[in-house]
Amino acid sequence: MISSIAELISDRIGAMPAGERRAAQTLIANYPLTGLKTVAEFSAAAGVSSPTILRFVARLGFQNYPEFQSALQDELAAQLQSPASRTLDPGSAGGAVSPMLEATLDNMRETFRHLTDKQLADIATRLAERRGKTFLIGGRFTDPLARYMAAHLAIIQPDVYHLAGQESIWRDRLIDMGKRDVLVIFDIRRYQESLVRFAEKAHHRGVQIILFTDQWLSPIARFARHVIAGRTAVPSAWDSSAALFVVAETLIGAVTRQLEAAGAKRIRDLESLR
Amino acid sequence: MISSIAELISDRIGAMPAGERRAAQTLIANYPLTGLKTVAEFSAAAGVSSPTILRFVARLGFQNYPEFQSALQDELAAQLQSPASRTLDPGSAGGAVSPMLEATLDNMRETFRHLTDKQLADIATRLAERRGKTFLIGGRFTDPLARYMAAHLAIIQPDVYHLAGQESIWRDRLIDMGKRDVLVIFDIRRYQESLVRFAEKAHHRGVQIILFTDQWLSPIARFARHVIAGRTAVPSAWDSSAALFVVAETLIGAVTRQLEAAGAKRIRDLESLR
DNA sequence: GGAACGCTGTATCTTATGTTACGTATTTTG
DNA sequence: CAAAATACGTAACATAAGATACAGCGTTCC
Repeated sequence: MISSIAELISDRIGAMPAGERRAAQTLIANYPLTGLKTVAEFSAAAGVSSPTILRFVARLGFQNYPEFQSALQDELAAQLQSPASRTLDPGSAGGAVSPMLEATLDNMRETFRHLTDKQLADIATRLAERRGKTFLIGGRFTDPLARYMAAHLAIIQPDVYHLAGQESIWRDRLIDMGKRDVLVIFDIRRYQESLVRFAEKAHHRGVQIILFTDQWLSPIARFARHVIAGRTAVPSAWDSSAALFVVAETLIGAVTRQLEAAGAKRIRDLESLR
Repeated sequence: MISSIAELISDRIGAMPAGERRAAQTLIANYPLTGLKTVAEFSAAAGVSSPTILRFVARLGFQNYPEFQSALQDELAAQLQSPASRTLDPGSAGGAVSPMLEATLDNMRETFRHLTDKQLADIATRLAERRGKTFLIGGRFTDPLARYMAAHLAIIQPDVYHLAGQESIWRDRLIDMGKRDVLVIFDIRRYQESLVRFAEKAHHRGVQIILFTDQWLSPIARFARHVIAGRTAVPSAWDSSAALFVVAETLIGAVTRQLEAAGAKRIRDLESLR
């Protein structure tokens, strides 16, 4: 079974004429980067002419060069998104637990790899400055995340509201929202139409939207000021929201720290209670 | 110091107009793949027009699109050659993100190290056999976890109830509970007195209790048939429920798999809907 | 040693990609 | 609230990319 293009090449490299073989070797040497460049660059790197490169990719079974490049990109995407599980605890390799845990850990690393301190700090600042109100809402499975975040934020600052219940209920809350307010939305795949509509309306009212979504980006990203894209793929019938959960916790921590640093009276009062 | 294009973007994303910010977010979401595609594909993915993409790369300081792509490719080449640096950029260890993430990942490894496959399988079986009803409840901060689990379990099997609202409300539900039923409780430090009382009463009625708690064990452990102890310590003002969250997801997956294996009609019906 | 075959490169063509100009919409500022 | 500035998209443009035709060369097989 041939899964990668690299395998495909080494499978057929024996049956290639000299020029194409040079192309193949050049590509393998720093795979897959050379293949992502233009035909001209590829040919220059291999020291052959452009048509030879084209004949080479044709021999691999691709209709044209762009198709070949797309295949390479897809492969690269798969590689980048599921980093080789090298953290695997050798002792617990057998059971049904490990794959799930491994995937979840990978998801978190990947999620945070795409997330800079600055991004998080910006969002935290926006949440901490509280010029207006903060609203949180989530989809069918992610609403608990919204609740979790709301439960914490509501303690350290006033005017934090979780939007619950039926659509009509939170739609009516739109009337309270303005450009000084922040709306935190959780929406992962099988994006909810009702949430998208809600986000759009809020956006039109000038509300700043912070979106927690998956890597395929909810349509709400269109309206969002900040987008956090978490990885959700795990070996299960369900998607995993764990990565988003951790981001949420991180943000809660960051907001708390900022408010502490700002010397908010509420925080001092809170500490005396703890 | 700015070394990668991703950093460059998150550094300037704040000073970008909406359209370009969407482009930036789309690129970051699955970095750097979108940037390697054509302008047309990039713009389609971001939901903006081609010129916006070009303005975006111009704002990053590139003369033209090909130059931008070359930079991405160079970066990718460097990354691919030293796979070690892909896990987590050691350079960014100074920020506020890493310690939090590191601690969370450690928590999960620790939590699962003390959790055997058999334990999880037993609990999953208990949840899947559904001789009776399943109730879920949580504390102030952990109630969202109960909701999250309930949202999933309620789909794959009937008679799943999340106990919400005021204490008096769920106390009255005790009357519905018997020895065939299961009660899943989430309770971490600053254990809630009301939850303990509730657990005790349920226990006396013969209800089997599955407890999610922290490593110091809620007093409810006294009455619990199964106890899952997750690590909660992170460098933050708050405890982290992330490890428990992942255990919950793992359990959800395990229960789903067991029901599938048992050929439950509900699951087949569900699959036809997906 | 000659002829046939196949591989390779040059030059040309076509396509679609990146680029730019301009009008409209939106936001910001006084 | 008005006016200026900025941002955005449509459409036309130029260019560079991939594809193709053809001729030269080397190789191989009678």
